[in-house]
Amino acid sequence: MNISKVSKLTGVTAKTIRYYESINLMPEPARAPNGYRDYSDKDVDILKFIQSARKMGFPLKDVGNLLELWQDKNRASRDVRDLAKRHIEEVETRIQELQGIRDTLKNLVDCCHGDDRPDCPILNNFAKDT
Amino acid sequence: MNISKVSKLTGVTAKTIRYYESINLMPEPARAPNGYRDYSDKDVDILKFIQSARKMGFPLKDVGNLLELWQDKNRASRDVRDLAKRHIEEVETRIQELQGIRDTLKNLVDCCHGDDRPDCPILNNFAKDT
DNA sequence: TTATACCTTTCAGTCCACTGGAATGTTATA
DNA sequence: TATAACATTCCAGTGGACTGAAAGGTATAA
Repeated sequence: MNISKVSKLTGVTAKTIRYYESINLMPEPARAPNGYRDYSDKDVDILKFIQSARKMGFPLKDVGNLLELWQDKNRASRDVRDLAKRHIEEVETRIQELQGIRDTLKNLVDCCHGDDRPDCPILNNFAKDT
Repeated sequence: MNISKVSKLTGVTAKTIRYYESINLMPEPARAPNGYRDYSDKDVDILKFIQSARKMGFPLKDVGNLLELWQDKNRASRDVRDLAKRHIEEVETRIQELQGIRDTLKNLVDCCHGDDRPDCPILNNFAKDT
């Protein structure tokens, strides 16, 4: 099947599929006699795998590792688990940072009258010498 | 005071201070007779303001707006409040995305035996036809 | 005096994950 | 047959926020 079919099946643009190939994340597909890329069902599965991992927030570098582990029949599932656990920790750290930011901003907004008076606690807070 | 003093006072590198000046986020400071940048206390306050806003996750573009509002004595605090509220919404959306990712990954990790057997639920999930 | 620790400018590079565009070839449809 | 809608390659650009390096001038301490 050609690249636009794969694009439709996976939701990944043709441009991006070629890009993944160029960085050796995707294997080179077969070629039709006219030179067009000719993808197999397995290629589609690989791309879906990449998509899933990307949606989980794994950077492409990690996605590459996960793909290798997926295709390595002798892999230890421990490796994957560890990669996932590290990623969970990063995600949790980020969530906590963002929650702190949100709480601070919410406090500020609650203290800000939000009418046309020019004195604003948000700006005062930013300008505060901390 | 020279740039390294300001850097020490604010925790912003000299490089970054010059960068902020180059994109017109910081005003051009005075110059000493030797050509060195000569910062005032007000400049330091501006930089601290920028830092505070950056720590709250505002992109530089928004920081520029906040700075203008800060320096505009006729500003309506409503404007600032609205900017902050929009930012809170973005932050909350991102938190929810990350929480979803974390929960999914945690489920996967909990289901993954993590020993040396080669069957891994995490990879199976990624490979799943969804 | 010499070393080193600053300061200056300008331009270019980094990271990440794409995305755009030009120039050209191929296939499908009216 | 014309034309649109695909496909190909290759190179360059985007965005956001810096960071590095080169090539020089200046100040401070031993």
